[in-house]
Amino acid sequence: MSLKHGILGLLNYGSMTGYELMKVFEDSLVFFWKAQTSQIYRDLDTIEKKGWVTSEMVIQQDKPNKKIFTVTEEGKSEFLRWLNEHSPHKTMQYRDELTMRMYFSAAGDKEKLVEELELYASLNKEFYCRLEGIEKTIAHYADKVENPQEPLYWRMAIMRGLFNAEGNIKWVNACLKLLEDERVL
Amino acid sequence: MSLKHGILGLLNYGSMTGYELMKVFEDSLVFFWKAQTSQIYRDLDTIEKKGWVTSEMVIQQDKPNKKIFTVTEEGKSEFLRWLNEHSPHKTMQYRDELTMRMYFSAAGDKEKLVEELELYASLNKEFYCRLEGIEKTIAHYADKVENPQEPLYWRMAIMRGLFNAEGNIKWVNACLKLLEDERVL
DNA sequence: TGGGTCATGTAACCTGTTACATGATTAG
DNA sequence: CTAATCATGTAACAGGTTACATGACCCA
Repeated sequence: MSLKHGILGLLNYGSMTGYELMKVFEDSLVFFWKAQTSQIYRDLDTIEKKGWVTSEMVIQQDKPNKKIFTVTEEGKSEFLRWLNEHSPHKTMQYRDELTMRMYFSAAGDKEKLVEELELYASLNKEFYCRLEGIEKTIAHYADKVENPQEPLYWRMAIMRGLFNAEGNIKWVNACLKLLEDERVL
Repeated sequence: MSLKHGILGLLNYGSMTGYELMKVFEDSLVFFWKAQTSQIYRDLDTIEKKGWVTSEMVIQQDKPNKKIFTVTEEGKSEFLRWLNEHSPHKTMQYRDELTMRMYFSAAGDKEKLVEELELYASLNKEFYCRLEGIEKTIAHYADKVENPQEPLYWRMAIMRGLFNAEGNIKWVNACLKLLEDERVL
């Protein structure tokens, strides 16, 4: 459940081609949802068959032809159904490969683990800064959407990324300290 | 990439049946990896075909027969390969449905969102307490494993869950405050 | 007599990943 | 000249989910 609903959500802002969706995902949603181009096209196909979107072919001269997708009423109500269905239990049962690797790491190479943790922390710092940058650009988009409350929700989504990154960095520091202490003994 | 490696990791502690693996997942790894029984059996099958494990059928009278799985040398080296391969980039490109829902929630029902956030926070508190409980039982298992460093790594895995839950709760509080402020205006 | 534990799975499905393929225009 | 941008996808695979199926023993 979800790339499809992300697509529906974006098409609510306006009709788009698969290519444009791909870019919006890359520019704005990549922070919490990484979408493959191949999957976008496949899912567009699927949701068109389900009747959630319709498409219109536009023939162009200079550029390749394109296919513009528009949400239908069914699509809108499916989107709202998804949006209002709350399922935090599902969110809780997450999978995290890094935690699993940590769990088993007594058997592994400690040098590599330390390197990995350090890299992970620096990626999180980078991520944190990028998100802060994006937060600042929100105001810029604010007057382009109908609903004036939109930016508030975007900000809360971004905040989740910030809290998360912060937690990851703290965790790495705590781990590095423990690993260091243990090396001294 | 991963339930298979989790299974290999557990079989390193000792040979087990699919049923026992299922219980260990449920008791100890469920905090960072939720495994379906059906998938455990299917993956055991797959990794047996790959030569990472072998199985031995044990006929029992009072109870149903069982199939005990043991890691092979290939399995052990595949496990180590996975353990030492570090890929924090992959860990970064995560997907989070709750963030996506938040992002689009200007279009949704605010009451339901608040309810969901409150439930999410309480689930995280519960989770936090459960993890603390588990952390305390680590000492108990400590002398059952060969490598005395094992518990340190378990503790770090658990810590990740704790930091995470803490971050989630803080995020919910920040969001509830923002939503409250906005309602007052 | 009903529910829990022991113990095994199959089948269909959904979602995401990887690798590949095409081909024109435009800006540096 | 070459790299980026525009614009479309297909095929095969890997990993996880849902729903179902079987059957005996033991304890309250």
